[in-house]
Amino acid sequence: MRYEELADEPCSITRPLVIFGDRWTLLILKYSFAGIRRFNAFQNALGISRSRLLDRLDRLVEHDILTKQPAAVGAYEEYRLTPKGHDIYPILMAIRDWGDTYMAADGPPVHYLHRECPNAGSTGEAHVRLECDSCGNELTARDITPTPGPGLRVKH
Amino acid sequence: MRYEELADEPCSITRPLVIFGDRWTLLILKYSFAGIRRFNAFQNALGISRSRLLDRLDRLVEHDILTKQPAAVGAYEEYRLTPKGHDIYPILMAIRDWGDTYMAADGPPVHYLHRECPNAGSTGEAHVRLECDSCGNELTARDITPTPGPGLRVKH
DNA sequence: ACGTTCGGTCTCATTTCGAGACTGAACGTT
DNA sequence: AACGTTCAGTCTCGAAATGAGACCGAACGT
Repeated sequence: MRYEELADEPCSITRPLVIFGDRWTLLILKYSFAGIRRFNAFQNALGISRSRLLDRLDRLVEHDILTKQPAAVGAYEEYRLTPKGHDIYPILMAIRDWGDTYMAADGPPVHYLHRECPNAGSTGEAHVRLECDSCGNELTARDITPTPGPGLRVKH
Repeated sequence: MRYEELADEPCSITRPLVIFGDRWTLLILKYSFAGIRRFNAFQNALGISRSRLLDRLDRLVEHDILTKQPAAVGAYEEYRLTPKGHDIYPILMAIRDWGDTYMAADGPPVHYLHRECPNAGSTGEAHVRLECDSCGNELTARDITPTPGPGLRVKH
């Protein structure tokens, strides 16, 4: 099976992965969140080949995760996150939480601080929490029962 | 740059992605969470080629995300999630939240219900929330300031 | 006129991949 | 014992994806 055929799967884990589940795309987005906007800047930061980078940026633009616009000043293009792209941040933070737990023997390389935390001198850090939207308890995989939803019954 | 060289980056987003950031590994783990344990079962569920599947399973076992053991009954092997692997679940749920929001025009294909939710007839659903561990407020990328941590200062 | 920077294109050797046949071990049935 | 089945795992081969880096034209400053 070709990987792209998975795009039709009725699964909200699979479908996003067809867009950004390859080896480079989430890293490109990581740099987008870090403020990188220009083609050459991505290429220098990542070491990805130019044609590969262009493929990936084009795909992200096509899916409205990034926009491509001429810069306000200067003669170059800018790739910037859309609101849809902005909402990918929790995915990166979930990966980071796992990485800090299991792959950071020397401690976290980067702290992600809550800039204007009202508590205790702004020492709060951002973490992802899986919780129930009704009772608010923290959940793990064992607490969850998958159940068919409306998107599963639709024929295409 | 070869992709695997990124494993040395002092970044807790990059390092996990070198393990499971390719086109198949997170999908394999999705089926692990769904209860799939056997080689042929993964292959049938995913349509991945056998040699590719073996590569990916071997890598997950090598990184202690899955274990490989003979089944209690029957003459076959079982690949099962370790606690370390179990903690990947929030990453999949973060992807799913985004997929349900932006790629599920017909509604979510699957509901992930809180099985024993104390509220209102167990209608609670699992969602990922990015929050401050100090004040508890929900955060977005704009609220966060990345700051160097201990893992960045270590020489290798 | 000239050099620089920019995003983008092109070519080519290497690597990765999908498809599917094949292997050998374990087991059940007759 | 002979046979078929199921199992994970291996092998080969053609196709696709990738990395490296040269190359291009447009825009800009001097």
